[in-house]
Amino acid sequence: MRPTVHDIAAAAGVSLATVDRVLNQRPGVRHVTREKVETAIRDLGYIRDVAAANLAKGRTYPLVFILPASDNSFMHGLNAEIRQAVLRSPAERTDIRIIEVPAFDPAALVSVLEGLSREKPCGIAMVATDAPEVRAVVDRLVRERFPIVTLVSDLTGSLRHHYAGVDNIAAGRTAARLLGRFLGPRKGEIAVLAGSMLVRDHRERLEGFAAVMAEEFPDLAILPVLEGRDDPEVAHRLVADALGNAGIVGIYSLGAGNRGLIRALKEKAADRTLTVVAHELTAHTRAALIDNTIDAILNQDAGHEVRSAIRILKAKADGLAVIAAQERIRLDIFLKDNLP
Amino acid sequence: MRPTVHDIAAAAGVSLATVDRVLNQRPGVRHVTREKVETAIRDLGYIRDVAAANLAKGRTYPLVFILPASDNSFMHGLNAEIRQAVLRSPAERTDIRIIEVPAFDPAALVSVLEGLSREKPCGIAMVATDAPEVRAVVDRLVRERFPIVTLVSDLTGSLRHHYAGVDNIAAGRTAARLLGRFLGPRKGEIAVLAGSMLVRDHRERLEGFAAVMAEEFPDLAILPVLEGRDDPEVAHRLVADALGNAGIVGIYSLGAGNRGLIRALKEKAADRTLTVVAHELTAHTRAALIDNTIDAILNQDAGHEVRSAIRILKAKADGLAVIAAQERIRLDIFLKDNLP
DNA sequence: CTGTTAGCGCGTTCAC
DNA sequence: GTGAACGCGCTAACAG
Repeated sequence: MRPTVHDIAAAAGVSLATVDRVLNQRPGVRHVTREKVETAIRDLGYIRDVAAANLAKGRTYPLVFILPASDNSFMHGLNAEIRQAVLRSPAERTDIRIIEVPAFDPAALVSVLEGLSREKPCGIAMVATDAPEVRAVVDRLVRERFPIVTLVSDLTGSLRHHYAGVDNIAAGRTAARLLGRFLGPRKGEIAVLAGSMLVRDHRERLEGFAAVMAEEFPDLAILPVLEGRDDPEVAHRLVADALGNAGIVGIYSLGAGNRGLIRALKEKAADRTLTVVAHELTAHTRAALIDNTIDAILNQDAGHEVRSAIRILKAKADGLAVIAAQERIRLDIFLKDNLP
Repeated sequence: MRPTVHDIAAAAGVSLATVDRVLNQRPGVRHVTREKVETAIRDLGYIRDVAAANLAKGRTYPLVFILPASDNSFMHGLNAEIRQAVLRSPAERTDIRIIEVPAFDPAALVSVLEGLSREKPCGIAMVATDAPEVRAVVDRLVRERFPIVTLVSDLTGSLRHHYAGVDNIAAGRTAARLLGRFLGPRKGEIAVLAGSMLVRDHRERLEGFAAVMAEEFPDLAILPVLEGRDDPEVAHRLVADALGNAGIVGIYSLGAGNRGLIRALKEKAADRTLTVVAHELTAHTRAALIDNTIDAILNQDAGHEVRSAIRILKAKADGLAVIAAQERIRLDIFLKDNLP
């Protein structure tokens, strides 16, 4: 049987209450007493039973998820995954609230975050907009001991505890190698469709993509980036225009709004053999992969990201460790053969 | 506050003990009383607090993992992941035992399984050897209410509750498409290195591989399979011999023993541009991917498989549901750019 | 500063 | 058949 609070109380010659105070770092214990208890804990190899503690406390974990109010399949999917987590709340003792903020709007994000410091959630998960003001509030909240994880898009250089998302530079590099290898000896131009160069994850994907292209596929030239604002209509127009260029042999779509891309491809390039790599598996991209309009899809598993964020925030709230390998968000590569 | 046993006892006008008898399907309750309690449970939307129940019972989950005693990196890794899980046992209330059996030996596996029915573990995870005798014992154990999941290699047609592993047909198909697309317009022959055609996962990979090759890459011909018995020495010899054939343009290694493959490639094909796809990310395959000896690695995450098996066995033991998406074992595709 | 005591939600003796 | 009472490991009043 593993040791309990009773055992260490007996070993240290104190009462349960004192042991509890030491365990929970509460004040009101003399230095000597505290040390006695701490040695007893170490000697007996005591491990606290978190489940029992939570039962006694009636503890729940109030968590907040902050998402951009973007109207694209990926964000809808992310939202749905969080709502799934809400359904599991009773079993997981979580109490999850979703807050939507205007996309690409640092000021809005900042004001939401500031409001949060009053209502004391025990953890915050946020899709970060990469701006100095945001970094500043996040750092302040972390100093005030709020656990914060960034979701999908990171806030580099901030004090956030963790980033639950894929390595976007690696994603861009991978896209470049797939495109380059699939094209083989063909020479030509590559169009890149992004959402906005103001978002960190898109910038990083482009950076990785351009690096590998330059290093390893000098026969392929990258055209100026098309910014589709993650909007299917805008994307459609931009891609349809670009396809007027007969030298294009491949396309890398590193953001959302792929619905527009796919429509443009079917209208303007049905007779051409373009090689296309896109991000995010949705109903649209899946269908396009199956009918050979798209050649490969890079994906991040939104469900995994949400579950991971929750596990990490809970662990942080309890001061516990996580299984690092379990929290690594993989870059999924889908060809038409390994679709889920 | 969600309802507790007290609430439903009050609602049904009975005592706690009676509620408990109903909840745990124990005898000694009149039909009418049972019904009263059951309606109260449904009306109040009662959900049992598993953590509290486990606390009261002092419950632990005795689990058994049965593995082949194979001396290759993948099995070593799988073993290590289980030992990691053993370290987490106190927190997860598990009590895990690893049993090694001779590889490819149905009789040994059967006798271990039969021994298990005496010691009553609350769940069994096993790397299955695909044989009728094994299927028979597994089915018997399942009927005796032992939760059983297959790990890495499945036992199709048996009553096992779940398979924690990748879809090997999809893996083979994916390998074929990668090889075919990477080779582009090149024509030639493809060598296939397997462990043994007696193991189900290897057969399935080959099946998927051959199917896509035939359908979509008619210019590439598959040579007769080389059976390396997952042994680096044997693999080395076979591949070195095969490379005498100048028509070979690609290699698919669908089993273990890649150390030998890699050595043969460096010795005999340093000057040739072969395209190589292999399975399982290990120290050796990782290095070979980085130095361009291998072009892509297909991988299954052993840590995920082990954690998933544990979650599923625990859930089955408690009669609870799992998050299906979380338990799907992905086929990881690694290029040199997205290595973990 | 420290100890006593009464729960948290559930399972399990025992009597009745 | 049914119920009262106690304990699981831990926390939180409230005394002292």
